Amino acid sequence: MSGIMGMALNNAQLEAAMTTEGPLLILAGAGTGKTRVLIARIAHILSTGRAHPGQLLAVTFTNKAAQEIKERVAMILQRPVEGWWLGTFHALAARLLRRHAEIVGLTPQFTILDEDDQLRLIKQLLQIENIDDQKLPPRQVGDLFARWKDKGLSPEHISNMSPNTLVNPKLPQLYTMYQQRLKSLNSCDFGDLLLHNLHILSKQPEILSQYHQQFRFIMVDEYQDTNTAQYLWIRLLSQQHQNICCVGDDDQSIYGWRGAEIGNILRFGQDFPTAKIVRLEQNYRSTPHILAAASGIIAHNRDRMVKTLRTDITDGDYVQLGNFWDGTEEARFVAEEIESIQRRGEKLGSMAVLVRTAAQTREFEERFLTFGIKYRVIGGLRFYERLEIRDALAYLRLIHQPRDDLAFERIINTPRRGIGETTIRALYQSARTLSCSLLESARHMVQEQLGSTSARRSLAGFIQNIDHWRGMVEQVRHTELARIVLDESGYTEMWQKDPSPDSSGRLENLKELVSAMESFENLAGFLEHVGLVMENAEANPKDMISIMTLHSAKGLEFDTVFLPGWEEGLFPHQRALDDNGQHGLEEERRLAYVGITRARRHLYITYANSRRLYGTWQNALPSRFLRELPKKSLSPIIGSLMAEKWAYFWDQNLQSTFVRQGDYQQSKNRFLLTPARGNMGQDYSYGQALSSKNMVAFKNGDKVFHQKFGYGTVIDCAGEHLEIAFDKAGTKKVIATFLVAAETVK
DNA sequence: CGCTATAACTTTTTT
DNA sequence: AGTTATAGCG
Repeated sequence: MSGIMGMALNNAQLEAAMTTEGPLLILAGAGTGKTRVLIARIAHILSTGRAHPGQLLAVTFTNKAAQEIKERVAMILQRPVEGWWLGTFHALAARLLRRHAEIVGLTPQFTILDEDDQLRLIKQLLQIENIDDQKLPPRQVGDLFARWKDKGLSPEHISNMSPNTLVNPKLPQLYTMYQQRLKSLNSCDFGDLLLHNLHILSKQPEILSQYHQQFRFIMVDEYQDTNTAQYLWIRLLSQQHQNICCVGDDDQSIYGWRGAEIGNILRFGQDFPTAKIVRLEQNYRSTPHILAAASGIIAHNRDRMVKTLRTDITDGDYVQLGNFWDGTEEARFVAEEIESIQRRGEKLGSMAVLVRTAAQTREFEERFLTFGIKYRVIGGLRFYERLEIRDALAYLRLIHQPRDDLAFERIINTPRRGIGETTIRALYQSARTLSCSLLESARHMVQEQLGSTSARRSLAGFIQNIDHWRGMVEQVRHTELARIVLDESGYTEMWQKDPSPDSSGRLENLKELVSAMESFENLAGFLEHVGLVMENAEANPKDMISIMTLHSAKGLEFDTVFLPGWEEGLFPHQRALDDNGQHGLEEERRLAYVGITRARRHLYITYANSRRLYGTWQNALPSRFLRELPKKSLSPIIGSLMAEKWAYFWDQNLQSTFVRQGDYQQSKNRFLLTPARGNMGQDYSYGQALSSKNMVAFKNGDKVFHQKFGYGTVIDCAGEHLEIAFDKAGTKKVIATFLVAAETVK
């Protein structure tokens, strides 16, 4: 216990950390120190000898979180802690499955397929079944299978399903085929890791009881984002001793689309009737206005366990709103603001731009590049998803696991070996009749002298290489092997000869891949890591601003947070509304809550009037979430170009008068309302004071841009109705609100 | 078999 | 708009 005494926990935190026996639910609001408690609890269990590390099972949401917990526990106990089961559901399930793989018909070397492999497999199945992939998109099929697996449903469960509830009556059959195919490839997809675990634990009582003996204490972080399969897994493992501790916040459940069941956390008390529930409501992260904004938004959700976040912080900035003409201007504002924040001494590393969709990152990247602001995109195109990396991995996979047909198919003609569709089709044909892998069928083809001479010669060379490399697995270090494979296969050479500008980058990445392998003991360990870690592992501690999606920002915090793109259709996202109606909306709202609560001191929320989507311009309305923000915590809006629209949207019955803080100032062709700073509790209202008269000042001869008519020149500007000679649309009278200085448009 | 021109689709979120 | 799948040609 000595270790945790120095941790300065509040009463609720202490109670949570010290409650070790029996089921415990820790309801931890954002920023209430839940990771601290989790770490304290683990340290407490270990230091009091209630268990040794091997008897601990701790599930985290990301691999990074697992790493962090490991380091911090070691820090407190002042010794490294080894041998415990700490990781994501998938990492832990994979570990367990490798031990018992034969029970579900796999070998311990099974491959973990990525999304792309899965999709290719499904496409092949649809082709075999003669199903038009326009009518039944492989993507959709894959999602459906994944959702079934999230629910813990194997093909046997599905075959009883009434076919007319499905998009296509063949889906159960396809699911069966898909699972069979995976087995013959000695492979798993992500969902299988859990699904196979459930099969093993529920069908093999002696194995289950072995784990009951082992895991005396079980902990699950981010419990609000567990799916049914994960829930069942946890329930199986904890049913005997019931020393289960779940930590979560129903208001931060944002993975419903991935099968997460918010009901798991809402139901905890019923699942474990003797459960103790501890609420953490003291927030140590954010200023009062930021908390007020978060609470104001989330209060619009129903079906939640109401928590009230408190803070002892007594001052802080208002939440800053900004409205811009388009996404480009929005990004420029953010970049300028970042520069000014930097000037007052804050580090880039303490700032983040959190977007709804990955596609939004591009605009910020471009802008930051021109401004010379160092940035990092988290979760963008992941390292292991790059073409050259996947190719290289396919070589290693095939060497490690010869039944991996998807790897074979990927590299058999990369680099070009003169093996085309005809040969591959023949290989498939014979693989099916012989019921063997593609590699075996290639061997067969060579031996039996089938197919064209040239194809046969290529195949023979390829097989010989693979065999040769496999023979080296035990002899040379895995990094050395990778170097040899990339060299001897001609893969490196292929990119060296490639004249395209990105080829040098690809060669760099290949080098990086080899050096990334250094930190793993052997090839198997490395491949396991690649299969499981879909995160960007780059932890370079450079001072850069982070750009990432709201989803990947979960669990992080920053001094300054920018939340751009608060427009209807984008946030809340149209797809969420279309697919899931009210539930979708509530999940989007929780996402907004997560975004807001990432901020410690400064929060900017912005939206644009129009945005480019699929190459065409789209007008946007301000997000409904803006209206849900408490006005008392907002400072006057920055850069509004369509203030009347905003006022109308905000509140048609606006009574109170506008209190202005700060002055208008001109800045690079744009008029700004400088943000108000300071005093708490003042009431602000918005609208009237921000009419376009104040915002836009054009004079004759100014170049302007109009969304519909394009570029033009001001020829008369008496009053608000300006006369503009448009370059293409002729001379028209236009209201100033709809114009913007041409220089601000790129 | 491999290259090029055209069509079609994309962008919700990820372990 | 930019990428990526397909058809059709050489």
